[in-house]
Amino acid sequence: MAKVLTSKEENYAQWYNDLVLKSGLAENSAVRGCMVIKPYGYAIWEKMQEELNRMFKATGHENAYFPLFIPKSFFSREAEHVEGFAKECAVVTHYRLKTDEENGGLIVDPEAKLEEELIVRPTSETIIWNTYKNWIQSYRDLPILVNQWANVVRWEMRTRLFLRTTEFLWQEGHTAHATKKEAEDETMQMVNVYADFSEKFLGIPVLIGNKTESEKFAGAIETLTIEALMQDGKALQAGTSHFLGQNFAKAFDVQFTNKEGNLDYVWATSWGMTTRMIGALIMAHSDNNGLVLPPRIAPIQVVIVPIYKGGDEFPPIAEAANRIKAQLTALGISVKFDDRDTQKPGWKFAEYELKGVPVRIAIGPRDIKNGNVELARRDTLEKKVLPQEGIAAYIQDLLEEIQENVYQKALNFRLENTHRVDTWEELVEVLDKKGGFALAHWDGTKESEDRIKETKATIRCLLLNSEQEKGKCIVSGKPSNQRVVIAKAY
RNA sequence: CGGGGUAUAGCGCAGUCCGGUUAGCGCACCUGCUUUGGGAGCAGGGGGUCGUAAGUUCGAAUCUUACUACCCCGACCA
Repeated sequence: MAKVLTSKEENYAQWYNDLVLKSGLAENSAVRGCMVIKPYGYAIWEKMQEELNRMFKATGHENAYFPLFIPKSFFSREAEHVEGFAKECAVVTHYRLKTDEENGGLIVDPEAKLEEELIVRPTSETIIWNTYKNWIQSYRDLPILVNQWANVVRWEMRTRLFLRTTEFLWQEGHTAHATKKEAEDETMQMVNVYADFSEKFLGIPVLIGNKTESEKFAGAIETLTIEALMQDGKALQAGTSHFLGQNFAKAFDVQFTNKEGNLDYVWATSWGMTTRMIGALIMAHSDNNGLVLPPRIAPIQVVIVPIYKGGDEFPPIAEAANRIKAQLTALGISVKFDDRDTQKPGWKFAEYELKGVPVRIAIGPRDIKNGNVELARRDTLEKKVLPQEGIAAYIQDLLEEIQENVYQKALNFRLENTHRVDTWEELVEVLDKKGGFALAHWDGTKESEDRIKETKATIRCLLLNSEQEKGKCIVSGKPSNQRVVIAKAY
């Protein structure tokens, strides 16, 4: 078989890029740092949206939509927020083009300069809090539990398909609460929603924890994160949930009258998850044959490939295929019967492996004669010949088994690549040779954190619910009560 | 913004050092026949302002100059 993909072991970055392009998920666009998400990639995003919406609604949230443009003045209201985003903003300065009289072509009409520049949103806290000001007067108006599906733009220096593109798609939740406790609970609830989504739906195990002061969101009091481990040993921040305190309420003067009749500022949270998760999905599970999609996220769960020579062999195969397809569809399983005669079976096998379809059924004359099908599973690449009788129920169970197996495999990988380190030398060795998560004591100071950053690794998070353990900071030797997670990251 | 590199068919590249027929190869595409249980074989075919502009020359993909675009490394980051 012709080699289609770069080997993962040979060059991980190249393998990843190849995989995204050749599996038909996305491609680079003509616009710097942006990507085109192709139908197959978008179908995966839609599955994610569907599941996240279900989870958001189950926790009382509603969807809404706010403008793409943010007046510059809104943006500068929260000091840390500006600081964090100012360097990567796309700015609209004019609203009209005109014909260039001298050289032809189009130029920006200098007459059409905006009074106040508009920022293309890199995140929506400011425009949303400016709006919430009008929505909130009393504790009876609270809480506001709103989520938005949108695109945002961050003018990053360097980009990578799905992991960091100039424009990306995401959801951002923005909630307003009457009490600090309620907002803190919300922050915690949503990071747990993300962890559940990632583990149960995408099959990607995650660590949940707090970001350090220097790594948290610009404008947040506290940032909770889920951190996943990729197959090359690097960490990926997969979702964040921020407790914003009263920072944005104060910046946008959002006060309400509480039950006691006193004026108080509103408490806020925000939380987001992006198309980066498609990158996470790829880097967590795929192999050298292509994507391996957990069944719950797979746009196509089962593909049926017919094998036949002459035209006479096809009808009975099609009849069996359509019967099995109907049985599977009745069980809520998404099936594609690929009856194109423009591609050969071997080509189709390779193609659907590349696309990560969890289960493949092949039906040929041999199977028709014996009442069988050939069943292949993507995660283990095992093939079995099974009777057509009862195949739908068998596949239903198999999909569950694949979902669990894909998750277990990723979990085992993370366990094997999580190392407790007690000295600086051990940390450096783990980061250089093994990769993965290093668990180490840290004294909590910025100085020690900066020293760790010199290794190109960062403190990914301070684990929630981690056991208290006395130890010494690997940098300073000062006492510490808890290990933190250190890793190189995307 | 700093350092390095590239630009030739839809994609990936050779040719450039040392100028000289009609610019070539692989993949992809089209046609025909044979094939079809792991990305088929053979035969034929289509597709190029060689990044842009100027210069040197009898002659430029090749030499010179300027420009433009893109890629990689660093700072930034979901």
